[in-house]
Amino acid sequence: MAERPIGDRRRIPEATVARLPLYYRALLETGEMGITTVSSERLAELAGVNAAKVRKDLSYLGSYGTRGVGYDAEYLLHQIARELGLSQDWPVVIVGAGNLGQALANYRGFGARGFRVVAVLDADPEKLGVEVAGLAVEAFTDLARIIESRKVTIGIIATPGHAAQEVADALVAAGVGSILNFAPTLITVPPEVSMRKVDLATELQILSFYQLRRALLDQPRAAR
Amino acid sequence: MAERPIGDRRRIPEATVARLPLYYRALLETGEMGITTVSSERLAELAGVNAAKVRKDLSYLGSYGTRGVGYDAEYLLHQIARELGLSQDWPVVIVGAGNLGQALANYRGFGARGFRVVAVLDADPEKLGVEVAGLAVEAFTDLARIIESRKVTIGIIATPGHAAQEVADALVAAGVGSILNFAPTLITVPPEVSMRKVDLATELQILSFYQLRRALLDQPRAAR
DNA sequence: CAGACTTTGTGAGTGCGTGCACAAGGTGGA
DNA sequence: TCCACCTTGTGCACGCACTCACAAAGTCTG
Ligand SMILES: NC(=O)c1ccc[n+]([C@@H]2O[C@H](COP(=O)([O-])OP(=O)(O)OC[C@H]3O[C@@H](n4cnc5c(N)ncnc54)[C@H](O)[C@@H]3O)[C@@H](O)[C@H]2O)c1
Ligand SMILES: NC(=O)c1ccc[n+]([C@@H]2O[C@H](COP(=O)([O-])OP(=O)(O)OC[C@H]3O[C@@H](n4cnc5c(N)ncnc54)[C@H](O)[C@@H]3O)[C@@H](O)[C@H]2O)c1
Repeated sequence: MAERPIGDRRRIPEATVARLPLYYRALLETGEMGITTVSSERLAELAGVNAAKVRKDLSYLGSYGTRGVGYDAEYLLHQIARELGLSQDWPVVIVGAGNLGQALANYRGFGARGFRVVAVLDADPEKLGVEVAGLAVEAFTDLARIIESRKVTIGIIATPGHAAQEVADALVAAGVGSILNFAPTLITVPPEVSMRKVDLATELQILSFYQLRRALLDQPRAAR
Repeated sequence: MAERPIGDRRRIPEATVARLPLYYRALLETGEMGITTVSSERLAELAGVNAAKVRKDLSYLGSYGTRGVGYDAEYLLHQIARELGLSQDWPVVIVGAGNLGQALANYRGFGARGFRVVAVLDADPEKLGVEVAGLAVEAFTDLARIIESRKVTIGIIATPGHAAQEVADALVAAGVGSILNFAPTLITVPPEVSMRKVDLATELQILSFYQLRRALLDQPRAAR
């Protein structure tokens, strides 16, 4: 049951990485219920996936289960946290103190894992100094200084779309390695920077696609 | 160049459906610049994908391009809109008038396409009547009535996680066919209902995974 | 009108992710 | 100690999606 070192092991598929947070959350919840051992079957149910997938996913982390018994919940939790880097502290900046930026700054779910909002920035002078979630909004022009001095690794873009690329460039130039983009715009970053996007409009349009399909199946004559 | 009817045609892959909104947005932007014809190469650049993928994606909608020329931007826009159901009006309810719910309600990007927030609901009596984005917050207990009378087809869940399943059940029971869930919880819905989730914590954890990997590559001795 | 040129539409090969099914391995009871 | 039972870990087959590469089909020029 030795811990494998992180890094030098067979590559973890992207799809698996995306599911690890689900398992992590599920384990946290069972942990609160005093459960000590969990089977792949149970974990699958909690995470809403297939049991074989759970086992295969976890096997990428190492052999942390016991045949005939299952996985030790706490130990597995620890391993997943270690793999995802949740045992570390990740300082985050939010750029754009509008509707969304403020909501994000106030979001409690952040601190739970190691993510900590250390600054909220805005380019609008009117917003400067406004208090958001216990932080005073700072000037976008101070980005580089703030990122360096507070060792920020993750940047969240919550500005209008037309400013997103500019903000992304500034974040990258300042040394941020990961960007989460909420603006509905394509932004490009160098390959060594991770970028993910959350796109509300796209999500809704995907939903309406399938909604339309169903409507057409029910009454094929309604729309053309 | 006849329009194919929607519905009875070869199935559109899910991955393609997820990209159609990108093309749509890209076309909207070129449209503003007075461009009339667009090549798959150009569209690919705008959407940040591979040109062959663009052509294959668009070919699922029908043969709307002209060899040697490209695609008529306006016509293509129209076809994608039709396919995604954007030519229709989609009434939306937001359940949960907290930080996130209010930010979403205030989001302008909604109306642009056919999505229209017609109600914001909350279970907390304190929130009742509070004005959010020009709408008075209504009681969660009125959900069924509101959904039926306003022909709501899409529900957005912006409540705490512990209420999410209950809200989802209520939405489904009231006849909503599509759900977008922002709560960090697994919710289950019947197969005939579409459900998508936006999970901030997961996104950050995926980012920190890769961030950690890179940090380890740079200085393998730092963490174990 | 012919031929060069451009760009679409798609066949085919490849790789990744999924899920089945089962051997391997561990537990507990007799 | 042996055996019945349980659950993991994984080999394997399948399917979806991505990309390349090219024939088909249209435009433009001389
Ligand atoms: N509000 C939502 O629920 C929601 C949902 C999904 C996506 N979005 C997207 O998120 C982004 C923000 O939305 P919002 O509703 O908060 O908009 P908003 O207009 O309320 O806020 C944008 C903020 O960004 C600031 N800003 C503009 N340019 C900047 C720059 N160069 N550097 C730093 N700050 C700058 C503005 O001063 C403003 O405070 C938009 O791109 C929007 O499309 C919003
Ligand atoms: N704030 C963010 O930026 C953010 C980001 C990502 C995800 N989320 C998630 O979105 C959800 C909402 O976040 P928030 O920050 O707005 O929380 P919040 O506490 O500010 O708002 C939640 C609202 O839901 C209402 N509510 C509770 N139970 C309800 C029920 N059964 N029916 C109707 N309404 C009910 C509450 O009265 C409250 O007004 C949470 O699950 C959170 O994890 C929030």
